[in-house]
Amino acid sequence: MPELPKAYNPKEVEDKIYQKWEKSGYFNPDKLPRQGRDVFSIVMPPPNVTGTLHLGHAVMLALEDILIRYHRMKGDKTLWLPGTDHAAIATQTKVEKLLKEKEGKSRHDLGREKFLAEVEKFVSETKGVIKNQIRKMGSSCDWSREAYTLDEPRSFAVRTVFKMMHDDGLIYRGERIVNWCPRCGSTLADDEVEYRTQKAKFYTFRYSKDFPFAIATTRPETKLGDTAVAVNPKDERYKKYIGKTFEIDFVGVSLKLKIIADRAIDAAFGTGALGVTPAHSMADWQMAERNNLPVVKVVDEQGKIRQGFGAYSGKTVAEARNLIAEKLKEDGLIEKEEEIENNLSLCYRCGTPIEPLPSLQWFIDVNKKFKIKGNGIKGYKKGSEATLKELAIAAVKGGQIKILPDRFLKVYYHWMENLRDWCISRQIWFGHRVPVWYKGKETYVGAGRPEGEGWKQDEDTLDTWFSSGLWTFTTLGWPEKTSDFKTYHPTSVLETGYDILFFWIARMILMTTYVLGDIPFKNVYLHGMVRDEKGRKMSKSLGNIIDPLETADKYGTDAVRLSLALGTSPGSDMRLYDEKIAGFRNFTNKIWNIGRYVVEKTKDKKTKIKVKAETVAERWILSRLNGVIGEVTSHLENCEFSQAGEKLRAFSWDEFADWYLEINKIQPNNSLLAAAYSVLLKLWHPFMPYVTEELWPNFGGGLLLVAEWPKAEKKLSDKKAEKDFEFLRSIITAIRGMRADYRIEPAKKVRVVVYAGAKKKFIDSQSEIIKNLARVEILEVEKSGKKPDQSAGMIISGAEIYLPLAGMIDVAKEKNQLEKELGEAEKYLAVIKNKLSNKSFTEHAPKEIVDGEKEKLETQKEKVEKIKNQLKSII
RNA sequence: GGGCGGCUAGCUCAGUUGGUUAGAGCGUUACAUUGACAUUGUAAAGGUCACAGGUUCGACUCCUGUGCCGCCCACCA
Repeated sequence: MPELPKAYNPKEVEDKIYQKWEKSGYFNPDKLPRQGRDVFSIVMPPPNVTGTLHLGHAVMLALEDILIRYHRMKGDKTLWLPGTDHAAIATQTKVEKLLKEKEGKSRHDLGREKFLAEVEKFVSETKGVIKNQIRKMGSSCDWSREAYTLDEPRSFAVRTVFKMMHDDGLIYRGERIVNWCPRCGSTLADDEVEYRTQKAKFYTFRYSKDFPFAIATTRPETKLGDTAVAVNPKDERYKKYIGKTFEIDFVGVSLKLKIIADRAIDAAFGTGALGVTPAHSMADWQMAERNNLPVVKVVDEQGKIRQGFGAYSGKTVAEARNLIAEKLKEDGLIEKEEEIENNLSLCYRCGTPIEPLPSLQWFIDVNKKFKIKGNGIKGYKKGSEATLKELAIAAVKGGQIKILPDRFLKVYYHWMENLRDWCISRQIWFGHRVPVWYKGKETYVGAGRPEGEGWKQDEDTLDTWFSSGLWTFTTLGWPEKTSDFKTYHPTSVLETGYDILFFWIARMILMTTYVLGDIPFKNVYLHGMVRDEKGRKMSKSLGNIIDPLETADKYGTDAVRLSLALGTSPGSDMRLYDEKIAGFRNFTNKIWNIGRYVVEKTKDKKTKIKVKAETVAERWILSRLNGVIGEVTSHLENCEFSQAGEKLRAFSWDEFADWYLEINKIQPNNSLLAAAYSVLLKLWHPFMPYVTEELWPNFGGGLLLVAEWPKAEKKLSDKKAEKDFEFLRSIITAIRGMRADYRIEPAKKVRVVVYAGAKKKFIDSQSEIIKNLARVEILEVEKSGKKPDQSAGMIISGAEIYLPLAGMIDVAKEKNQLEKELGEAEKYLAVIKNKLSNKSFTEHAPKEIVDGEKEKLETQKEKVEKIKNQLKSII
């Protein structure tokens, strides 16, 4: 074994180790050396193929890898299935942008086929980059099962599901108001729309001099398409007009306006009258349906005014708005012009303002009943009927899907209950093309192209979330009846950021309950967003982006993983900054150096490892280690990554390194040391796989990756040893503080054996003490009262003792210290006294607490006395 | 408009059914350093637990209200 360098150097080991893992084949559950009965599976949320890995991905990869490695070591059949998402709009937008920059061309210049070839070229490059970045994070996923949302098996599954839903009457085509992005030239789903508060001009005006009252709007240009004016039925001002129709001239365009009553109208807002524009407002469209109003389209797909509106035709929306406002002003029709704040709808991909407009689109009906296809949802039998909404709610309400943190349950229900039909068609080119073909008046829907000549496929593609909604089972081979599907579905955990709860998680539940009549996953773990040290979102414009790979290069992957997994809680945003990662880098180095020490002590020993704990310190560390195994295991079972890591970190540093290792220097038991440390390596492996794997060859055969997860054993738990060691530790601490004044419990006789004499110098470091205490142990003396052997050292029994070191006390400093201590002790004594003199406390509090207080009173009294005595003796 | 989360040391955060004198990491200060580890060690300083009421013998913890910060949903014609 080559000598280990003084500091851990991640750069030199990471690639080498990942290759070793990958070559071993153990990422693939079929090849695991131990084939347990339990199954654990995660299907990786597929990163977009648009670009590079960001911190959100890094969190996802770190947490999932922790779970996966833990379960693999436990012996479960453990599958982590990786993949990538074609991210239709996002990718197309990116390629369009590149095309524009490089060649100054638009997608229309190239045409569908050539453009798609460009996209494919782009994707084949970025996909490789992303896959390597996933590797760099140490992700132990099974690359042999890798999937892509747009590869052939997934595409076939998508078409199959489309046909199923179409046959069940859940998919329909219809004209509806959709969210239209004029830049992308496509529809957007409701939740793909973002809002930004902005200042807008709010005009109060009359359509014409012939119209009896005024209305108000921020969008005068859409008023060209008004077909009605709605008022509240209870509004006295307008009651007399309800039902009448006005034919008027509005800025040169003739309108026919019916006055209708609608309870949705707020009489207090604006003038209490609303110009109804069915074609360009979601609410107005519904009003038009209720009142049978005609629909007049004003804005076209490019965001311009359509033909037939006189001088305004061909103008952009913004131009027309100004022109109309000017014209109204000229005609003296404007009554008021104010600045108000309103929400502007924007495309979440490109930030362009959304135009609501009616368009022929494909929808999924979420309220239509269909025959359930499986028995996986509690309370809903196969063959009985339910709607998509009902099933998706039932899967969570029945407790089959658990969401962590559970406060997101409410959010989920609220969203699901208010879900409207889902518009699944997009007018972009990159994606799954709608599997519908037309020939004359004939229409064909199917998983494959129809036979015969002359069929033309629908131009639209499907919303990217349609295919990602099927992700948990299409990746496992569905619709084929594969053994993977049988073994690993439903998956165990779905781990992702809370920001895509609606986009993705809800859609997966919706689609899976439909297609399989089953749940997609048993547990959902939502992590928070990663923010900068000031809590701001990371963004290019702020320049505060931390690149996970750059950082991993600087501090090591293990440090990055630790900084993302520790000190965080599910669903809460976390802050990340250099110092934090550097802290964890120091910690990986600490683990490394503990290992280095252990290796040095044990490298020449050829003796068999016999783990035998004899001294108090040895029994203590074994018992503690055993306790930590139990705690860490149970935290990992509950996805409490932070707690698991924090406990391990505290144990490793404060107990294992600072105490056990130091004592081992004087009382060596190196086989125990090595055994205990190897357990520590195992426990740490899921969190920091690289450094632990690098050290592992010194402690065990094979790869740590598949080493057996340690089990807590009752027989190793030794509460007495823990208590004794606490005591021993307090003695050492006291000696360190130059005041070996510890009171010994009368029942317990303790011997501190000091071989070496005290050095004549001020002693305040732990290693100094250890050096001076050649051998430290606690012995229990039989009750017979036989005196322990005094020749070996000094007896402490039932009285104060002063070690020789006490002679070195700095009197002034000591006095100061003692006075301070006395003050605090007396203060606390008063607190207890006060508490006990309170009748309500002694009468109402549980007996054990009152008794505890009484006991405390006694010990505190003694403590005060003792400090007083010490003070006296010093003076 | 409806809802959710947060407010604990200078900073980042723990605090598990209400019960010792509220904890950790980082930072700060002092001291130490031929050591497995200067990526270290030992200590110290640092808190009206946002505020106001209430319940209780007892509240960081439970209830009500207020304030500030952040987020989500709906929507403003």
